[in-house]
Amino acid sequence: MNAESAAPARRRLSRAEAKARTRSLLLDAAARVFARKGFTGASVEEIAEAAGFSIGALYSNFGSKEALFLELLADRHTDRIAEAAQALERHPSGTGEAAAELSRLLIAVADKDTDFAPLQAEFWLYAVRNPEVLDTMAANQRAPRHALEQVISTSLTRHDAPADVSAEAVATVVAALFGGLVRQRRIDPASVPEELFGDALRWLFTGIRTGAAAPSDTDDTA
Amino acid sequence: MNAESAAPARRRLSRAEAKARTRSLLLDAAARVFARKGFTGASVEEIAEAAGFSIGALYSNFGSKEALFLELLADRHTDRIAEAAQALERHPSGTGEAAAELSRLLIAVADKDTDFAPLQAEFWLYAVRNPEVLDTMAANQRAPRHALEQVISTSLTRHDAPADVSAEAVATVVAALFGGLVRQRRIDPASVPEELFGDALRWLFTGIRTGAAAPSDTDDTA
DNA sequence: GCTTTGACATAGCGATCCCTATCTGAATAG
DNA sequence: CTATTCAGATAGGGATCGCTATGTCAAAGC
Repeated sequence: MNAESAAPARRRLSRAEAKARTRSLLLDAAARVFARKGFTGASVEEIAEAAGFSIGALYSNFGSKEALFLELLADRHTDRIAEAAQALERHPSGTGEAAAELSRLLIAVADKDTDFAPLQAEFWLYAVRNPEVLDTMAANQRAPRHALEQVISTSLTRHDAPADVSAEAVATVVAALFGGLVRQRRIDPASVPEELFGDALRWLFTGIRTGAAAPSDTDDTA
Repeated sequence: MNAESAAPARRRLSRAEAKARTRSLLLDAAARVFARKGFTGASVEEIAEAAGFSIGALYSNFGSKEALFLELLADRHTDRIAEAAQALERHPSGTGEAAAELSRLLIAVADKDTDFAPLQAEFWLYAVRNPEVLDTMAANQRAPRHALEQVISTSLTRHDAPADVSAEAVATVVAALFGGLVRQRRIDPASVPEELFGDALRWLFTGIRTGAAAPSDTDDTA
């Protein structure tokens, strides 16, 4: 039984390990508190207490309240769009099953992960009000958006979509629709039923396949 | 030259008129400051000063900072969706001109009225965190959404859309897409070019017209 | 024209905020 | 075992906050 070489199994935590754990717990707590109270509304005392530590522990790990928030914004941007891309890849059929699964994902995000959308809104507001982090936000979107774009790209070519439809544009539309519907469901759940996102995606992709991008020519593919 | 009978032209303001004017100026200033600093981040002193009055004037017109914010949320909800519906009604052609006009509206809202989206986000966050105003928010959406729904409904029937496609669902999708794209353009303008919203609407409506709603049967249409 | 009213200004109170200076005790080094 | 280091706890300072008590002066009532 190997017990000490590779895995840091159950040993008493070393100094560095304990500090890393504290840091991580503080970040988790900060995500919750920032989501529920907002950046300015959340107090560092509340965050530290929610993590089970003192204010001193927080300032021993982060330079300021703003630095803590920016760290969250920079590398805890677990974009649900990436999960959407994965869900799409699991269902290669393209239209039927995939749309239903994405609908389910949207409902789960809106109803279960209640902290996600508010925290995302806080990030967005902070970025709009502090343009120096706009690039950070755009960079965080890049990876998940690229994954979604890839899935959409293969789907478009497989269905002989018109060549002038860019996968990037479609990915932007899908992501914007996702976020917009999640927010709307929090305000009026009845207006965003379970299948709405899937229906919208089906409408969107059949419309693209039919070729409705260029208003000038009226083609009719083979 | 008529000067005094009907229009309250330039006369010295009566007590009630002056108070109403002060109230209105305070609300305008509050909208700007709340949009730029957030609800908790904005101070009543800053709002009063932005309106050209003192703190006392603010508390003489509103019971508290929260009451001022709630008044904004309740009846200054000038939803841009209503303008979208009007734009759609002006262009009865249904697909071509209307989509382009809506694209222009989206760009104008995102780039020119820079306070609109942040204030809307503040309203949404406040409603999510204070469920007692969720109904107020839903009620504010009702009127503009209904207008959009009407326009969409006539468009659907005129184009012989499948009967199982509800105008309400389409209106929700269009509104969510609008809000999502406005936000995305603030983060990365290049990802939301001028025509994207119009393109998406064309895709959406041609997809609906083609009839892609029924989810149950194995697809692969004709 | 005098009195009353009320819109708005001013000053300040209590609470809370972010942050820092200082201390403590356990993990490391020798 | 002793000395050192440092993660984390504690206490408090300086600033700002929302809000109120009080004052002032012009419009409204007689």
